Amino acid sequence: MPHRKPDKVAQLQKYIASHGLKWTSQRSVIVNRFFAPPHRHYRLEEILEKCRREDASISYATVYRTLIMLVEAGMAYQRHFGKGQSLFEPSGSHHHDHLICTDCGAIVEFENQTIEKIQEMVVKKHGFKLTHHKMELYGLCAKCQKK
Amino acid sequence: MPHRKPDKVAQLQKYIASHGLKWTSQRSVIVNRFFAPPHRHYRLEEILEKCRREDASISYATVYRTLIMLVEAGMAYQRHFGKGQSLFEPSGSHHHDHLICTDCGAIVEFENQTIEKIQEMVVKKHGFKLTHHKMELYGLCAKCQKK
DNA sequence: TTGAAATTGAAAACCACTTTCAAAAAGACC
DNA sequence: GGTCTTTTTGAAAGTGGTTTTCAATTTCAA
Repeated sequence: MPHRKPDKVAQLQKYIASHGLKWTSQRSVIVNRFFAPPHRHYRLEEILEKCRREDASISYATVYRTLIMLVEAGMAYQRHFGKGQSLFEPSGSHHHDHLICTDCGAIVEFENQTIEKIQEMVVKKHGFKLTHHKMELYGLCAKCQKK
Repeated sequence: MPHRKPDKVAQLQKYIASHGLKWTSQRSVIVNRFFAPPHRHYRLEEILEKCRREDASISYATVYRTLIMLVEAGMAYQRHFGKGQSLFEPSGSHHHDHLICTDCGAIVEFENQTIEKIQEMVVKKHGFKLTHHKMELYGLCAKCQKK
């Protein structure tokens, strides 16, 4: 059984109620899929495919709109990797950055406190107020180096 | 007078010759514009506009193809910012990262040796071989904070 | 000068979204 | 329960930046 899924669903229902929106069966399917472990980065198409296994009539547009709603509710992040590809990930998981294999596309998450601190310094130095950041390291993973 | 422009042009001509490609007047215009100081990030449209002041018949497609060729020759980087927007910048300039204002779009370059070192450690730890990386800090610049 | 091969400009195709719109569903109020 | 207003939905069209196609043009080695 998923751990945090119920909380997330409840949280979203609260958001929906307080914004005059409506809870629908499609949203239920999408949100449950999205927050089901393992927490990961999903392309919209991946989520769509998962959802359609449960309800074949769910459309791309609905998944799209639901994910945007999650982002607006602060319950998901939308990241743009490379050429206009969007990945969505549940928020609330600890902050992390990404290490991406340019050959096989594998994504490894990592976290480094020192980098976070240095970022703060850089931002302060230039008078910015940081809202978010993106750090991606690209290279060949161990497997692909052997090939 | 531009400093490195001549070297760059010569370097590209060598690349072109050794790959069975051809040197054309369009490529000359585009490459000279691209490598003329100040070195910066250019959207394709910006370069196109510059080039057309010199040769009004140059097409988007040609600029596009020439920039891709520069990237393949290792003489330019293509960066994808946000939603599928590409910026090109001459390679060989010192490495730097970007600080981007989410309101006015201003881009500030910065450089930090410590971050570079930590990246190396992270990559090594995960068995990757680093090819390149992207680090972007997003926030409000001083001006936009006041508004 | 010639001719095979690369390049060009214009336009069409692509792709990942994003929006539109008429029909269907939700849910507040009888 | 019904009723009615508002939101949501799926399908399809629209967007915007990029990428490819194709016939005509240009390059450059022979």
